[in-house]
Amino acid sequence: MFGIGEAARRSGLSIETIRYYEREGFAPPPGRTASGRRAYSAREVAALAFLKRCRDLGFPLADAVALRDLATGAEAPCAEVEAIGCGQLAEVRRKIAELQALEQALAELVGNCAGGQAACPMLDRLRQEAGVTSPAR
Amino acid sequence: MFGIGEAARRSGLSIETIRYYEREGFAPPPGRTASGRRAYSAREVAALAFLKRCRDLGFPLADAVALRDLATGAEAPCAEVEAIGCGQLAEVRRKIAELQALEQALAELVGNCAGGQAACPMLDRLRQEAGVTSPAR
DNA sequence: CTTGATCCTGTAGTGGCTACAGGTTGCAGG
DNA sequence: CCTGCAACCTGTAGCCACTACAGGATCAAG
Repeated sequence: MFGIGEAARRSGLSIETIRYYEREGFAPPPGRTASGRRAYSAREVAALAFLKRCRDLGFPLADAVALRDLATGAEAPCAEVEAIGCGQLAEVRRKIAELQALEQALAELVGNCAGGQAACPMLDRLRQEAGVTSPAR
Repeated sequence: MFGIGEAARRSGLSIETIRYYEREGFAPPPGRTASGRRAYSAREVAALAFLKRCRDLGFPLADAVALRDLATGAEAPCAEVEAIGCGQLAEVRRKIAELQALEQALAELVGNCAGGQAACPMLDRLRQEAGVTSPAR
């Protein structure tokens, strides 16, 4: 059995995060010692580490929990797991594309700056592009 | 003068967001009609649209406000503007790199799934990788 | 005069934590 | 046995940037 500090070190989550997961029902409450301290089994620590790994992969907490439940259940319904994984992959790719478009726009904007001139082309562009549109109807 | 709905349509922000900006001090409070409704000048609407444009480029709201203040000020200190822009560009590139690493890891994970088998290679990998580490010290 | 669009304030919720404040417990050294 | 300090406890508030109501007032058109 491990105290919450040890569970944190071993899972990679912070103590606060572990308590938060428990409070919000993302992790089951562990047993307690006589004095009321949380006591985690190796299995429970592994489940916390699993959540951490999923979060690191960018899965929303709810998906991480779903994956954990699939992982700890008797059978491992690969199809469901694959669906969640593919969804996340698609989401990550969507975000990458979005950020790349942003990078383009920003690079162009910053590229106009040739170092501290008085008139600022970047601001001019920003002002322009924020051009107040006539009301779309 | 424009009502808040018109200001929202013209700036691209939602009505709620405009009120939020005002409440939090990111946008100055506009004048009011006799009955207490907000009345925006074209200039104020343009400032809101400028904030929207910056937010769309991923600038944190505080940076968007700083840029707006630089843009509406008498002089346009290009150096500062460039610094904020470059910082944001760097941040966007950092996020892209982070997401690409994630994409790699996820694609590999999902690639192991060959469609609904009983044993799930993806879960196995997740379980493995979440291997509970002995306490780092 | 009625209807429906628009507006008002104020509050609570989102996700996923993080950071206290203010207290208790456990253990090692003296 | 006492002291000190690390580790733990609960509970609350804050972060970012909104979004979504609830419950009411006002305006313009028919």
